[in-house]
Amino acid sequence: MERVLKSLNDSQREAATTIDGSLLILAGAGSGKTKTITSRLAFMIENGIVPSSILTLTFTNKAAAEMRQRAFSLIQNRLEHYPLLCTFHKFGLLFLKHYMHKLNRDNSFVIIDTDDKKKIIKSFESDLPLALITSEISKYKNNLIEPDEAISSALLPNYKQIALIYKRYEEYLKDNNLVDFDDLLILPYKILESDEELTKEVSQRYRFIMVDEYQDTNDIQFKLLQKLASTHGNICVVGDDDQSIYGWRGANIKNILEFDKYFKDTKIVKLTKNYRSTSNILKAANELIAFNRNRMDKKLEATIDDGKGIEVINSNDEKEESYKISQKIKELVEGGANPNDIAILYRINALSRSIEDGLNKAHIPYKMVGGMKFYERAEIKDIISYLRVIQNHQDDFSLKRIINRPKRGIGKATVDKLYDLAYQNNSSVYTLIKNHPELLKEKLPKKALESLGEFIVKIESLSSTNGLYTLIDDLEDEFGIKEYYSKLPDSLEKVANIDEFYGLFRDYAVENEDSNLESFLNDIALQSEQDQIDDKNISVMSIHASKGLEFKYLFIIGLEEGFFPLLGDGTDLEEERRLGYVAITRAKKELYLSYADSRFYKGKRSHLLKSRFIAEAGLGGGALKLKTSSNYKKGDLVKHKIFGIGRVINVGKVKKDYKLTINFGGNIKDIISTFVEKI
DNA sequence: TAGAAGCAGATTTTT
DNA sequence: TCTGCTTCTA
Repeated sequence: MERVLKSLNDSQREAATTIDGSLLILAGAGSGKTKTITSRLAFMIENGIVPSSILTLTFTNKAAAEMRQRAFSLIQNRLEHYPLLCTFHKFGLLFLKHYMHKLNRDNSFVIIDTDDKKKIIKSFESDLPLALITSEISKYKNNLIEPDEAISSALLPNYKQIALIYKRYEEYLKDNNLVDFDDLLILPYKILESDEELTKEVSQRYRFIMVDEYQDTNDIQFKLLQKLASTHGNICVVGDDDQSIYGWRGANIKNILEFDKYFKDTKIVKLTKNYRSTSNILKAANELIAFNRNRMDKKLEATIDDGKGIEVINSNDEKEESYKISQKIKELVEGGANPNDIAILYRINALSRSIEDGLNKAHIPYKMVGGMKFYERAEIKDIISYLRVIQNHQDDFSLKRIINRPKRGIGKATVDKLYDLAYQNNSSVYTLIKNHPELLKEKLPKKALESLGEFIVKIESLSSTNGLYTLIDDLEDEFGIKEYYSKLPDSLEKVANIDEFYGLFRDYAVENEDSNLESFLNDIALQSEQDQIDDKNISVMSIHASKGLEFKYLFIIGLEEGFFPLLGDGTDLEEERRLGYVAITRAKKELYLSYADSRFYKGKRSHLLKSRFIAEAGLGGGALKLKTSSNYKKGDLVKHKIFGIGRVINVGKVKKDYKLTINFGGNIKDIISTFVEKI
């Protein structure tokens, strides 16, 4: 037992050994979070808890894999059953495979990605902006508002239209037996919500629940957790409210700020010792984040000494910026730094171009993390679409993508007519061509019809192939996808991608001998980008993509008002600041903050001001002054945006502001005075 | 039907 | 500036 816990500090140990009831582990950046939860998992198992009764949920496959590896290396005994450790979405998938019938749907559904979702909605041809429609639909879905309800409650004509599209979209998914990412969480919740017995059963199956990155959970995830924990309340969540950076995607920071309100008698353990960064870096991070009001009171403590000071780099424009940074990187590498320990971060992807130019000019090799994902590439999606159609002939959506790719003489006009006819005959497109070609005879060009017939014959023959392994070769033989791409621009890269995919497919077929095409398709749908194995180069990525990573030498670029913080309607300045905090706390040894006086963006050059975050982090003058609000005294009634109305029970000082201890109906919180209103 | 030219629109994105 | 989509023409 001691072996599992021996390298933990006191609070980590407390967190790892508190097993029953609800536990909130507030794990600051670099505070040994993963170590703590993996130790906790190992501790539970060593203590005789049946592993399969433990459910650990993460957000990424990568985190799940890392945790699994680390937890199991701590456990010496061979296990008979394993704990379930997976992403929220994978859990939803597993659940739906078992219980989809409760919604009168077949469990052979296929998962579509965001891109597919947009394409489907786009095909409904609304003149409203696509981004608005998709985000509103997502909101409806996540708030569990049914299409009919949305339609009847929509007041503005535009919203009525969106609600109607929402209805069509949901019908489309059902008809084609598709589920989107949201559904993987929403449908399980709906099933549990309507079936108390099942909820009990499932809750009893997972008697111990752990959730990683809890600050990023959304409302549905929270509700799902409530259901899962409903019979025992053994739920341990780990997170850091200061690192909540996915609010724009529906993550609700209240989930963590108010965890103790929903789960009774919560024990809170704070991990505040930082083992990652120099104290100079931590100081900047702490000072910056202290400007936020909606946060739990805590402060990271350094365990490493000062280190080098933080360097602020100013340039005239992005060209100079990328030049200066490239030179700095050269110096670092010449001084012995490993390029793998160096990273450049930015707030928006558009800034990557100038920095890439600079690195290329300086002949510094780099790797882009994020960017275009492997499975999102056109050539890969084409192959996936073929596989989907082979798997599910009713999938009109995937069929549309490949019906004329490689080109087989079926133009847009033909496709439109074909889909119309299918709609009129209440049939899927595939079935229509296969079983009722007579209905098409007079409507479609002869050549197209012939071509469609051949297409169907080929798909039919592939559908009857036994065994996964040979399928991919047969597919290439029949349709020549690789060959087609080898004649298009950028063929080298595309063919390489196709080869990689074929390789992945064959590996899967070998490793999962009794598996089938359906499970292959679902597995890859939930796969995020493979981390490139590339240890030699420096990294370039968005701040979002950097979460959970650390680098000895870190450059944050584009620190200008409007770029970072990104300003516009809907900006959440506190979330921007948390992004700044996440970015800074990625750095271990040396941190460079860069801003330019002007930048070329969206077709024009604009003059820019230095980001307020530089000053707020205590680096150079010009900090925006906090408004020192009216004085507070004990007993004042105040109102807080999140916590509501409360009474001041103590007044303390933090720097230039007052720290108020406020009682919000029994819930006692420390709040900075500027962020509450006197009433 | 397929390629060429013209035109709007452009945050972050674990699944 | 660059990309991805629509419109135009052979």
